[in-house]
Amino acid sequence: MRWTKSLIPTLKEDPAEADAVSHRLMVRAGLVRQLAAGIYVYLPLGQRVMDKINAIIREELNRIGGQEITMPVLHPAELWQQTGRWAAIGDEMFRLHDRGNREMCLGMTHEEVIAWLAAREIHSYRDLPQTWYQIQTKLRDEARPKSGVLRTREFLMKDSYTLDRDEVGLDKSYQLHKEAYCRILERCGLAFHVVESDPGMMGGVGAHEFMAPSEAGEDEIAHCDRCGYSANVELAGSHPRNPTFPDSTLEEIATPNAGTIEEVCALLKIEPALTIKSLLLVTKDGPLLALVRGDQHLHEKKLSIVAGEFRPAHRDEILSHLGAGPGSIGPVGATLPTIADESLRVGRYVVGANKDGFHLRGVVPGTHFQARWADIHHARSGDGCPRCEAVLRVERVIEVGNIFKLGTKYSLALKAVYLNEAGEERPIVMGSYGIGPARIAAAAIEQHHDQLGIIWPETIAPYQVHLLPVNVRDDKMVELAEAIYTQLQGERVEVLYDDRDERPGVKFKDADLLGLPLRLTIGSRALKEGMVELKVRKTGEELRVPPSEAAARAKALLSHPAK
RNA sequence: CGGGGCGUAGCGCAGCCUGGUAGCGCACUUGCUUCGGGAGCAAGGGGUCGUUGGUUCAAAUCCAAUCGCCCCGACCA
Repeated sequence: MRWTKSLIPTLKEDPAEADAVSHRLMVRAGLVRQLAAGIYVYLPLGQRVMDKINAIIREELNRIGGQEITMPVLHPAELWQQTGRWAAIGDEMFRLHDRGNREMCLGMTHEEVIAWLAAREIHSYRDLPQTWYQIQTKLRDEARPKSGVLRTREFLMKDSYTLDRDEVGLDKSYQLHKEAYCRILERCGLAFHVVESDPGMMGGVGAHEFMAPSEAGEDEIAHCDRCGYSANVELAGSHPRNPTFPDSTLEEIATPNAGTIEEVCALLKIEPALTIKSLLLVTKDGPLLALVRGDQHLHEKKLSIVAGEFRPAHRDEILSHLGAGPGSIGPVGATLPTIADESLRVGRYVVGANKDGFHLRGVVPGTHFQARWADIHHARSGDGCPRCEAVLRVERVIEVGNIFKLGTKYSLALKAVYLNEAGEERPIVMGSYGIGPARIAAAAIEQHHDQLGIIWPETIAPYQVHLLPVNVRDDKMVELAEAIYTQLQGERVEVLYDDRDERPGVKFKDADLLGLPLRLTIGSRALKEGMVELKVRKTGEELRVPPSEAAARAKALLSHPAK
């Protein structure tokens, strides 16, 4: 492609709204433009990247027997009412009415439509298993779109669904998808972890997420390098290192004006790990006391899995339930339901005495108070791995894909059933699998860039070669460039030909910004010796070759030449 | 939905505090020079200062409302 015939609006300066690296570079390199919060236009270069990623996704899904279909974006409300999600999902679903005032919504995902289709078209065990997928626009009225294309209100998603006779079949389909996803992300050049995740409101019996490490990510995972344990922190177990517990016996101590853990520790000259943080919460069943070690943080999601929804108690509620202010409450003598973090099973601690200005020392959980045990603390780097006790690492990640074992939730609701060999009616067992092409693109940029710009993995680069004649007013250079351009195209190498009449500096800066894998420079410097230059964007490696060999050498340097 | 910030030319910004009718850099157009890492000179084009209302002789500037965008948090099927 000739630059002069393309829309590649590069920017010299960072756009003011862009914060994340990938967002800045995608805008500066002319891949995308923002239309409104969380709504983006993909420009030609951005579109090519998406096409590359989608092609890889299609290949890998077809390889495991996936069949591509296209489902509507516009759905009748009844479908979602039948599965209960019409009511369960809140403001995040775009809802509208048609001219006949019928309720409709825009699809956030397509389990309902798949189950509807299956209910009509699948009748016999002979029809199963099936794998159906689409690459389709999804709409979600996100509370807070952010980080460029990482969290948007309208986005492309590859979603696939497996239909099986039973759990055994689902396991097999699930495993195939897991492998396909790994191949997709590897081919796209991403570093990633596969982690256990919370099925959440998808409802289901098992789930994994595919996480690409990046500062721009919204999630955190805990990972063990030794045994490979990997889980979303919402789920991750961890064994915080135990402090050395003092031999103190149970006694009440005055702690005037010391309310926070820090103040109490400063006063008593102890470390926070020797205290218990007591939090009064209010659930739909009433007050609840949650306990974590003083140096740990409560993980609200973990707690809500065992205790349901809750909110922090107000000050007057704390006073009326425990008889003391928030800085002095504790589990000893409290008559409230209590959940204590697993890490508190051993040790002796300082806790609030439920008496303003006093704490208790030498409190032994299980002896001096009773509680229900649960893992409710936030895993941190340095904690012990729950499987092998090696050191866990917590890192920020971008969720690029997820897979769920749905089971029969949707098939039961929408009567997607089949007859087995015995002629008995059985619900179809479903799986659901999503992957976000835009997130893959953004994660690739997050993971592969430098001060100057993007460094595309060859597999998803919008073009492979950046052909750059330094001065297009030099007839000899142009003649050579045109010839090499033709040759490269003949070799089926995707080439962006910067035929603009711009100063060299401008063209070089743009080349670095766009980050195509190979730059082929035609300039007087090398031309004096009858050579042209090839430069590898990733390594900075440079070599000179005769013009006649340029196209062939360029192709050879690309480890993933375009087909 | 809570907290914070910002809306002035295509992009990045100044001007606002202390009202007097808009400016800088880049980009764009034309000409000349220049040509291997974001050129120089000269001449130009482009803005209802987010919107609405109020105060005032006079509002980008002060007041109010409203809309939009960004960041932190909550939420995230």
